[in-house]
Amino acid sequence: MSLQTKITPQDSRSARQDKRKADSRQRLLAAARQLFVERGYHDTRPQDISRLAGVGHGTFYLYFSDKQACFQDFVEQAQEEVDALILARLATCKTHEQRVYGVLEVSMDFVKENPGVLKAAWAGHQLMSRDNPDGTTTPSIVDQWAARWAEVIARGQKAGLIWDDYDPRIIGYAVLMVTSAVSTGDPEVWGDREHFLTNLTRFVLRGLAAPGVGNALKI
Amino acid sequence: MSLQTKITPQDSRSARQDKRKADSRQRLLAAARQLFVERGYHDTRPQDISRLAGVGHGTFYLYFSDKQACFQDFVEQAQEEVDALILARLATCKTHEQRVYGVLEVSMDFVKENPGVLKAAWAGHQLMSRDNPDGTTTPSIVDQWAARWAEVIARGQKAGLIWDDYDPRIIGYAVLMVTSAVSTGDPEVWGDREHFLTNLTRFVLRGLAAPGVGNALKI
DNA sequence: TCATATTTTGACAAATTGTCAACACGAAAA
DNA sequence: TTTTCGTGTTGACAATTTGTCAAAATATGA
Repeated sequence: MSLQTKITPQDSRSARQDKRKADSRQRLLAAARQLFVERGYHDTRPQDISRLAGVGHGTFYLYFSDKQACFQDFVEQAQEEVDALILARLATCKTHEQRVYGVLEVSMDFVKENPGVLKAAWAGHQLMSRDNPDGTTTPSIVDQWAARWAEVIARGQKAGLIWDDYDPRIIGYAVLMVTSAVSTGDPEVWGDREHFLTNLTRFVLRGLAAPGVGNALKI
Repeated sequence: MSLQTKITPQDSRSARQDKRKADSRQRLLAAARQLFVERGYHDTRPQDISRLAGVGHGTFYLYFSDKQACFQDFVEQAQEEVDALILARLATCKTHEQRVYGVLEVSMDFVKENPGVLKAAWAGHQLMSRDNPDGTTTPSIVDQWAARWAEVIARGQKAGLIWDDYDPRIIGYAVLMVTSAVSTGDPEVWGDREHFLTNLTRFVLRGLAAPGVGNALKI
């Protein structure tokens, strides 16, 4: 991600090679992403990915232990991309309304810009989840998102803005599910963007808002 | 499903054979279900399914055009099972509260009784969806569920019980997403069943209830 | 230019998936 | 009883997909 202008002679060897190496990986990942989205997991062969990436077939297995690992890396990359966008947006939000609307908006824009990517990533995350060599299962970014919502909710409760009879973990997960509607549904079907986002935001906020608080919705 | 006691000589041939045929299919489907859930889609080979079902390898391909089709049939079967349970339950419900709580409860019981089945079915539905030979894509049962919620919501709006600024289609989908939290999450994690169901029900009802209506929640 | 280290490659091996000619079995006809 | 016929089953085999690795290509520093 950073431009490499001048490098010391000492580093030049590994630096250039690392860049080349990283390049191959990125090209493969980009190709994989395109094909997984276009044709689905099954109709995408490691061969196809390699060819589209412009590298030899064997190179694929230098960067991914197998096809499944490649898919998981694709999912991870897509999720991290959205994650970065969401975090950036959340940093600018003051109210719960802004937070909910912001997350939905960012997700929707991403879906428009990258059709099918989030849908595949979301579905794949569940179907493909795999245990680590050490026996543990990596907590998915989905769980992380749910946990973040849980925190937001817990803070809202302390401030008296959110019903205090909620278990933040559970409701955090519920909010996540609603927001993920944007990712899994077909954007063409939902019609007007503003209409869709407003509806979902209202639903979530009304579900959260403690008595007397909810009337202030200004959407 | 129906007992065959006496059959006319005329029917006897095809009747017995049909039963045998249906048996093979059911055995395969049951085996597939067990293995897909236990090991996941990838680590389940058509061979394994056939062996567990106690039929020859070739028989598998008599009933499923390929492995993917077998998985889709598994998904369909699981969804139809839950669907029947949910419909039966809904028929007994008078209030929205009962409906929401009922659907959640039925789903949760099913998940406890059939660990992993709904999770696999839900994820698979999205990842594996395939176009029909005739070009159309079969509307998934998930869409049907969303549509049912939409109807419920529309009726609630007419009765003045639900916010009338909602688009029923969108909020129907949102409610569906929340209820599907039961299917996708790990039941062990949620802890107390009552606690979990009550939280989700409250969230949904508070999100739906028109002003002045929501205070009557008696959960 | 040479010696060394790193990355790439595609022919090959392994595994999985899918096909089909031969077979098994019950029912009706000869 | 024996033969014929239709249906369902089977596993050896073929096709495809997945994964490996010794050899080759490329880069680096002396």
